[in-house]
Amino acid sequence: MIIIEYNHMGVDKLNLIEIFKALGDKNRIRILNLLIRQELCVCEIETVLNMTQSNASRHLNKLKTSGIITSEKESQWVYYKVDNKFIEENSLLYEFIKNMTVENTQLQRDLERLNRYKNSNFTCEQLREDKREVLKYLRGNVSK
Amino acid sequence: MIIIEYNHMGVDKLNLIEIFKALGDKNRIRILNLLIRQELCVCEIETVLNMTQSNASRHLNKLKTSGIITSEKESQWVYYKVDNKFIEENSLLYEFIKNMTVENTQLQRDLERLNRYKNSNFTCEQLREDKREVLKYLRGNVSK
DNA sequence: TGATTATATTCAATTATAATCATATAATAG
DNA sequence: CTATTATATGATTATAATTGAATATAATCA
Repeated sequence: MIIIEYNHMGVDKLNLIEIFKALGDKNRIRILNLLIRQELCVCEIETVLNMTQSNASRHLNKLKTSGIITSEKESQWVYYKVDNKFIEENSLLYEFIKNMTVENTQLQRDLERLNRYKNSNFTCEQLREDKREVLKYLRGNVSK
Repeated sequence: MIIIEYNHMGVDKLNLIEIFKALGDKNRIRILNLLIRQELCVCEIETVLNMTQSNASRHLNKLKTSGIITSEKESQWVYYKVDNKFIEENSLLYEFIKNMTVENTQLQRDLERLNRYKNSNFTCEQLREDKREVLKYLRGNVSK
């Protein structure tokens, strides 16, 4: 039997469609916006973007299976970052995304929260111990 | 009453998410691949890509509402082309898309069909009169 | 070992998207 | 005006994507 897959796009040049699909979601763009600046673990992303753990994990997985980011496990934490291969093979797209993030106010607000978090010297352990305190700090209600 | 749209991306820099969503579909990429080379009306796209009229029309509409293409009516035909504003404001993305299309075999096959069609001197009127003949020609079964 | 914790995954509900068929609209031709 | 035709749009169905809550897994800690 011959199966003709008339409508498929072939296998060349990875799965461009999957990449665009992965980029076509607000939450994933917000995550990517952070990862462009620095490697982060799930609990940090979750906190800075104020999203549920399972949602953050799922969106990270989608970005990963489309080849945009990679992950690395360090003891109990999983750190995510933009995949170097993706950057090399899709440099125009990557530059476009980077440029676009600086022109969006929501994404810039997210980066401010990221910077607040990073400057605070809070660690993943502190997130566990008093996440409420960390969130308050990120909102700007508490000085550290 | 104050409505806080906590999760929206703001209105800056058009709707990037919508653009990525529009690009995250095989049929729309195939259409865009053609329009990058030249302005075409719906019946031509429909014929070259061998898709139904309503499907072509819907995908064109999605590309249009996301700001990637524009249309212009000429008598009974509607011609679509890539929006110059889109190209100017998203040049890196546009270059990326163009490059990617030449690396994909399905999309190159589509372009061969487009060229066959254009070289045939078939017109939209002929599509109406004998679409079956035009399709045969595009498949390569008939010489003209 | 047992308890805790970071992350991933499953389930169920909801919502969005895509495709097809039929019909509407607007332009043209006679 | 009527018939035809190019395109758009409804309505429907099928499929896929998104989410929160709960649970599973794997690592760490005591």
